[in-house]
Amino acid sequence: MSDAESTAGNDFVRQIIRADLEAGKNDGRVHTRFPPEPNGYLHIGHAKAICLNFGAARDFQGLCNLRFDDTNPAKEETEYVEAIQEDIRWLGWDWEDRLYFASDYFPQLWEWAIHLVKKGKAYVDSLTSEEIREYRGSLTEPGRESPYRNRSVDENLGLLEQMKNGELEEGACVLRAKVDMTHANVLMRDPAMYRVKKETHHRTGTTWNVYPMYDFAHGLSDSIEGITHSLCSLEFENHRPLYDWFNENCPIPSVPRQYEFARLSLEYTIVSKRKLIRLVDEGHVDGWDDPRMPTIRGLRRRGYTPAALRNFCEKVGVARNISRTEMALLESCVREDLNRVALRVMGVLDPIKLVIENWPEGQVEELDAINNPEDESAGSRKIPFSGELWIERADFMEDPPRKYFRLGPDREVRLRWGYFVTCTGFDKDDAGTVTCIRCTYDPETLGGNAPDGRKVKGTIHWVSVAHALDAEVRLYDLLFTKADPEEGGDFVQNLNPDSLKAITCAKVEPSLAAAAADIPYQFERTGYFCLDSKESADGSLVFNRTVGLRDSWAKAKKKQGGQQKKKERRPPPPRPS
RNA sequence: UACCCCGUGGUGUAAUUGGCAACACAGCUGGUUUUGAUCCAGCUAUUCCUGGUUCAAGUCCAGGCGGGGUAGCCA
Repeated sequence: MSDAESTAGNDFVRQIIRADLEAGKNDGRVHTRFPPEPNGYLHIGHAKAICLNFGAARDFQGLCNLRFDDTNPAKEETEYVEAIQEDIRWLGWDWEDRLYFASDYFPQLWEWAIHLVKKGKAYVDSLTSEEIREYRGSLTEPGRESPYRNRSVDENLGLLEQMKNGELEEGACVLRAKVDMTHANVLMRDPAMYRVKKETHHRTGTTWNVYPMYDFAHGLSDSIEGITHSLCSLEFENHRPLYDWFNENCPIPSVPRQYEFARLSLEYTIVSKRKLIRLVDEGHVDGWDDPRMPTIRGLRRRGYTPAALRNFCEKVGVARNISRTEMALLESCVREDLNRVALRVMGVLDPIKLVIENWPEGQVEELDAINNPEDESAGSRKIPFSGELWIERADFMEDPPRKYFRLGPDREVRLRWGYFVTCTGFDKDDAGTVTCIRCTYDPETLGGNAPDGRKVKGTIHWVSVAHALDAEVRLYDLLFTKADPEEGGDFVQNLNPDSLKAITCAKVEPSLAAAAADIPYQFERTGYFCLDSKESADGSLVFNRTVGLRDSWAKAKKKQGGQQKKKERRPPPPRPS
């Protein structure tokens, strides 16, 4: 991509970084971090954050850390820690040796908590959680100070020690920052810093009975790591004053700054961990890696490539506007990458037999086929051709409409890489369904050109019946029927019942016996596919359609159909009698 | 009803910070093509509204209107 032409790379975050660099801030350092909580799998919204953090660091010769924000042992698991790392690496990013955990900083954080208590900036509150809520006031009314707000430093320290040692029960008390109970920003009304939780932590085990809250831990963790630009989504905007407050009131090694950007929102899907969990738990999808899921693993299994996802993240941009991106952009990104790299093969999804009546009995020819017209180095392969072929049912019409370029009675088309064939007839069953198409071929047209220079309008794909491999092909549609799945209340009600269509009788060319999950294919004229990593076993092929090819014929047909309907609806013109 | 944030083509982002509204996607036309793919060319905007400052406003100011966030011992 030519940087000069692109609007990417000049988002507001990078503009801030550029300005900071010019002003000589942070000794010229740029250091970001991606801070996932290990309580679920990563989705495409995370991909945007990952590409922003790692990408901005890369653009300015900076560094980006991976830090697990594991401050809540009740929700977090090691399984996710592994999966998240795998997904980020697959996406193509590298944190080198800078893998951190907020839990690594528990001792330091505790020290700073004590520091704040000693400075009279924090206190142990013994109000219940309900009382705290009442005392907090409302959005329009100021809060009231807790009766425990002015406990002595020594009393606070003693209580703190008891909290830490597990001598106090969960909910009995909480450590709060002493900020301002009348602050217009509710988050500043003495926010909780530590709560008692007698929970086993995935890394620190039972060492701690108290765990820090996000607001207290996050900015200080950023400081410990020397983060310069702490990027997060817009919902943390109101937290920024608190972020700064903790950093201003603790003896920290460096001063990070928080900047918020709008999280990714995509039409016809949901990008929220909580909601994705529901889809999995309630069995609406196959799991976190269901190819319909907008998770990194789902997209990967579907056949999306890291390059496509990175490109998408670049193209959606980074801003503070709340927006919803069209699926078409994601699809165009994956088509762009797959067009470059996918191996072309032939596969027939809805097979109908084509018999070449003048083909020499029993003869099989090996035809040359180019593997990728976009990449000469991909070479070519041989495909077996014979007198009985499978072709696509949609490539034949008994009574073709105008501008239909494919097969019909007496029509001639090219068989890809093969010969011209002319339809001489067809068979039907009792139900009127076409069961077989009869043709003759022109032996002079091997390779697809006629020596007499005559042209055909259409080229269709095929697979030799005797050599075809059986395959299951899974076609995916949008997971939801509404651009905004929340429309009308519960998103589950807007699930698309037709989001998965499995075709079990597809026929594919024999070279696909060597298919592997990480090789992208283009089934010519139908779409991009990849072998399903989970469902395919030896001798059984299951392909996922990553995305269809653009199809201007389908579009034209649809348009024509619309016009047809309009015409039908129009009342007939009055006849002169 | 308190505080904060955001309004630029159908969609998403730009506009060198006050100087001819650009790029991508989508859509529509047409061309090339042994994939109706790819590729190529062309077309598609009173910058939410009203007023103000200025030679000049998407950009600055004032007032509206609209959308969003915030009252977890979640992150």
